[in-house]
Amino acid sequence: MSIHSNYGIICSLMIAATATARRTASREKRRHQLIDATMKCIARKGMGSTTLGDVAREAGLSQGIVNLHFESKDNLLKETLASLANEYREQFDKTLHRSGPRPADKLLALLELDFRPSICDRRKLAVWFAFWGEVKSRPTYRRMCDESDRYYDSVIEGLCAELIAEGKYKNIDAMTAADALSSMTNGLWQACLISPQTWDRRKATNAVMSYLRSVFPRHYKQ
Amino acid sequence: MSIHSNYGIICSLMIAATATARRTASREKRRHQLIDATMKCIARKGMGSTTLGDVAREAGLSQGIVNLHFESKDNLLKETLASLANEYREQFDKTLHRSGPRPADKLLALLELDFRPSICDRRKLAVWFAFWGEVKSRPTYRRMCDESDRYYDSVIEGLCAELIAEGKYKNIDAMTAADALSSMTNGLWQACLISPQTWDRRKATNAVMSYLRSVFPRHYKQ
Amino acid sequence: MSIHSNYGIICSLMIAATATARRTASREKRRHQLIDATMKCIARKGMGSTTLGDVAREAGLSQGIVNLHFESKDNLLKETLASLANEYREQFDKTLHRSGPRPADKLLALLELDFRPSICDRRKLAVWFAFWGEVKSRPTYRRMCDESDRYYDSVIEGLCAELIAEGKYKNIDAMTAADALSSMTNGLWQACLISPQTWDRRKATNAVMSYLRSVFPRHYKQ
Amino acid sequence: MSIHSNYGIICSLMIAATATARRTASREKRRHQLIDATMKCIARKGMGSTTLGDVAREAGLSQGIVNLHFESKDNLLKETLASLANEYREQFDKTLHRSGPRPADKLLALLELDFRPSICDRRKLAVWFAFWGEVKSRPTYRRMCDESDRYYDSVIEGLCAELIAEGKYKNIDAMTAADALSSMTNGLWQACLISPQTWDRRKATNAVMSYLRSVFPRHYKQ
DNA sequence: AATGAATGAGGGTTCATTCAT
DNA sequence: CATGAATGAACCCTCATTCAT
Repeated sequence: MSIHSNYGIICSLMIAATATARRTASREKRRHQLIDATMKCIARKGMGSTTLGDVAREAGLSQGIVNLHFESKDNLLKETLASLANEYREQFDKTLHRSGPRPADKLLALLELDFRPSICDRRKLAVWFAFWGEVKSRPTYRRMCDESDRYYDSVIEGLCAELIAEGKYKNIDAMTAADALSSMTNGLWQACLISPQTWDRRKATNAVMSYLRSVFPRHYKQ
Repeated sequence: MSIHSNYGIICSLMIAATATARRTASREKRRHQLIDATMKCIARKGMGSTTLGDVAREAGLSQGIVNLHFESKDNLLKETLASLANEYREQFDKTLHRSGPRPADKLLALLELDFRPSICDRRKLAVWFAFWGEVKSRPTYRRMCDESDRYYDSVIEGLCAELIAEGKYKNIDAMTAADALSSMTNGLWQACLISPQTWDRRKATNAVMSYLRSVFPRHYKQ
Repeated sequence: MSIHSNYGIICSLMIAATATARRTASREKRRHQLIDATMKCIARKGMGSTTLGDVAREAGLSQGIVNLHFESKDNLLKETLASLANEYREQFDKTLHRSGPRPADKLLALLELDFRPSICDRRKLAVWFAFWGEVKSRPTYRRMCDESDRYYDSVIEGLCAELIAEGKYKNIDAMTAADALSSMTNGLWQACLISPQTWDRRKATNAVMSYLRSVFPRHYKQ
Repeated sequence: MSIHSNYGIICSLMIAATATARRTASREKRRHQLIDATMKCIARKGMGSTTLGDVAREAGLSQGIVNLHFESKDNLLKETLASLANEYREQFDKTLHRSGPRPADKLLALLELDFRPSICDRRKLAVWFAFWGEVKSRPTYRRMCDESDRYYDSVIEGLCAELIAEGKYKNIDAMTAADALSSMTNGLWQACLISPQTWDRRKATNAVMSYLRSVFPRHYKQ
C-alpha cells in the first residue's frame, strides 16, 4: 500500500468521521429543537392542550417526528423538564463560580440570577409551573424537581452558614435563612406569572434584599 | 299477590325513594359534590388526565352528569377554581376578624393560617398548582387568581403599614414586607408539594418568623 | 298503602324490568352485531386489513362503538373467535344428540355436518383460516382452537371405538381413525377455500366416505 | 503519522472492505436473505404484526432495504410465498424422481415427505397458514396456492390411478383417493400447528397409512 | 448498493358531548 | 333530574415509503 492510498484512506476516514459527527450532532440538534418547540407550545397553550402535532408544527417538521426522536409524548415531556432544569443549573453553577470571592457576594449573585430576564421570563416560568402543576400526580416530575431543589438549597444554606460564622449572627440559623430565601424566589416567580402588571424586578429584588439586610445586617448595608 | 311480593315491592319502593331523594338533592349540593370530586381527581391524576368520566365515577353518579350541571368541562374547572378560591377567602376573612385585636396578632394569625392542615394539605395544594400551571394559557384563571392575590396582599400590606407606624421602623416599607411575606407563603407551599419528606410546618413557620422578627423586632420577640 | 298504589308500583317495576331487560338485551345484541360485522370484514378484506372503522361502518354505527363494547380490537377479535367456535359447537352438539341412535349414524351425521352450507361457507371458512394463520404468534387463539379440537376429536374417537367394537375391526384403532377423519375435514375446508372452482360437496363427501367404507365396511356399505 | 495510526487505518479499511463485500452481495442473495428474515418474522409475530423494520432488523440490515430490493411490502410477501412454494416443489419433485421405481413406493415417499422435519416444521407451517389466512381476500395468494395444489394433486392422482390399475381395485377412483390423501396432509399440518403437544409424526403417518392400507390393500400390507 | 432520517397517511383509542329513555 | 349508550373529533403512535447522503 502506497502513501497515496493511505492518503485516500485518511480522507475517507475524516469524511466518515465528519458525517458521523454531523449525523450525531444533527440528532442532538433535532432533539433540542423539538424540546424548544415544546416549551413554546406549553407556554402558549398549556401542557394539557399541547399536542405532538403542535410541537411538530412549531418546529416546522412533520407529524411523526417527535415519536421518532423521543419514542413517546411522555418521554418528550420528561426530557423537556430535564432540559429546563439543566439549563437553570448551568446558569446557577456558572454564577456560583464566577461571582465572589466573598460568600456575601456569591449569595447575592445567586439570588439576583433568579430575576434576570433569561431566567425570570414569563414564558419559561409558565413551563416550570406547568410541570409543578403535575408534580403530585407524576412522581417522576417530583423527583426531578426535588433533586435539583436540594442541591440549590444546600448551596444557599452553605453560603448562609458562612455569613453567620463571619458575622456572628445569633438570631438565625442557616437552614431557616435558606428556606426563607429559596421560598421567596419561588413565590416571587409565581407573582411574576400571575400578576405581571404589578410585578417588577425591583420589587422582587427589594423583597429579597429586605430579608438579607435585616437578617445579615453586617454584610448587606442599607 | 302475597305478602311476600308486597314486601319485595316495599323494599324496592324504599330504595327507589332513596334514589329519588338523592336524585332531587338540591342543585347546589350536587354541584358542590361534583366540584369536590373534581378536586379529588385532579389531586390524584393531574388536571390533564382528569376526565368527566373520572369525576362522575368519583361522585358515584352517571357519565353525563357533569354536562348536565356545568354545561362543559371548561366551566366545571372554572367553578372548581372559584370554589377553591372562595374557600380560602372565607378562612382568611374569618381569621382576620376573629384574631387580634392588635395588627401584630392579626398578621401572625393570617400567616399561621397558611400552614394549618386544612389549607396546607398536599391534595389541595396539588389542585392549586394544577391551576397555576395553566395560568399563562388561560387568562380567566390568571384573572381569578390575580384578583384574590391583590386582596390578600392589600390586607397584609395594611397590617404591615400599621406595624411600621406603631414601631416606627425606618428600614422597611409596607409593600416590600407584604411582598416578601406573601411570596414566602407561596414558595413554602411549593416546597410542601415537591419535597414533602423534608418539609414540615415548624420549618415553614420558622422561615416566616425569621422575617417578622428581624424586620419587626419590636413586635415579634425572639 | 292501598292496593291502588301497589298496582302502580307493580307497573313501575314491570316497566323497569322491561327497560333493564331491553337495555341488557340490546347490549348483547350490539355485541353480536359487531362480531357479525367483524366476520364479514375479515372475510372480505382479511384480518390484517380490517380496521375498527371498517367494522363500525359495516355495522352502520360510529367509529368509537367497538371500543365502547369490546374495550380493544384485540378483545373484539378474541370474542369473534369465541363466537365462531361457539356457533360450531352448538351445531355439533345438536347434531350429535339428534342423530342416531346408532353410532354409525351419529358419526356420519357429524361428518356430513362439516360440509353443510351453514358450516362450509367460504366466508366463514375465511374467518377460521384467518385465525389459524395467527395461531403460532397468538397463544390465546391456539389455546381456544386446541380446546375445541380436543373435544370434537374425543367424540369422534368415541364413536369410532364403538364401531370398532361392534364390527370387530382388527386393522384399525379408534384414535387413528379419528385423526384421519378430523384431518380430512380440515384439509377439505382448505380445498374449499383455495380451489372453490374444483371443489364441491360431493367430492368432499366422497373422500370421507371412501375412508369410512374401506375402514368400517360392515357399517358403511358401498 | 505513526505506524500505530496506520494500523488503525488498515483495520478500518478491512472492516470497510468486509462491509463493502457484504453490501455488494449478489442481488439474489440479498433477496433470499430478506425473504428468510420475513419468514422468521411471520412465524414469530404473525403476518399482521410483521413490519418492514422487523424484517430489516432480523436480516441485520437497514430500514429502507426492503423497498430497495422489493419495491413494496406487498411484493415482498408475494415473493415470500413464491419462495416457500418453490422450496416445497423442489423437494416434491426431487422425491418424486428419486423414489420408486414402483408407483406405490413413489406415493408413499411423497406422503412421507410431508411429515419430514424439513417440511413439517411449526415455524414453516406458521408461514403457510399465515398466507392461507389471507387467501380469501388476496386473489393472488389464492391463485399461487391453487396452482401448486393442482400440480401436486394431479401427480398424486396419477399415482393412485396406476395403483388402481395394477391392483384392479373396484371400490375407489383415483380422484377421490387423491383428494382424501391430500386433504389429510393439510389437516394433519393444522393439527401440528394447533396441538403440537398431542401431535407426533407417527400418529400422522398412521392416519395416512390407515387409508392406504384399507384402500390399496394389495400394495400396502398391514 | 446501502443507509437511516424524515415524512405523512392511517390506525386504535379516548373522551367531551348529546340525546333517547 | 338523571342515566348511560352512542357519537365523532382529535389524540398518540406506527409504519410503509421516500430521499439525501
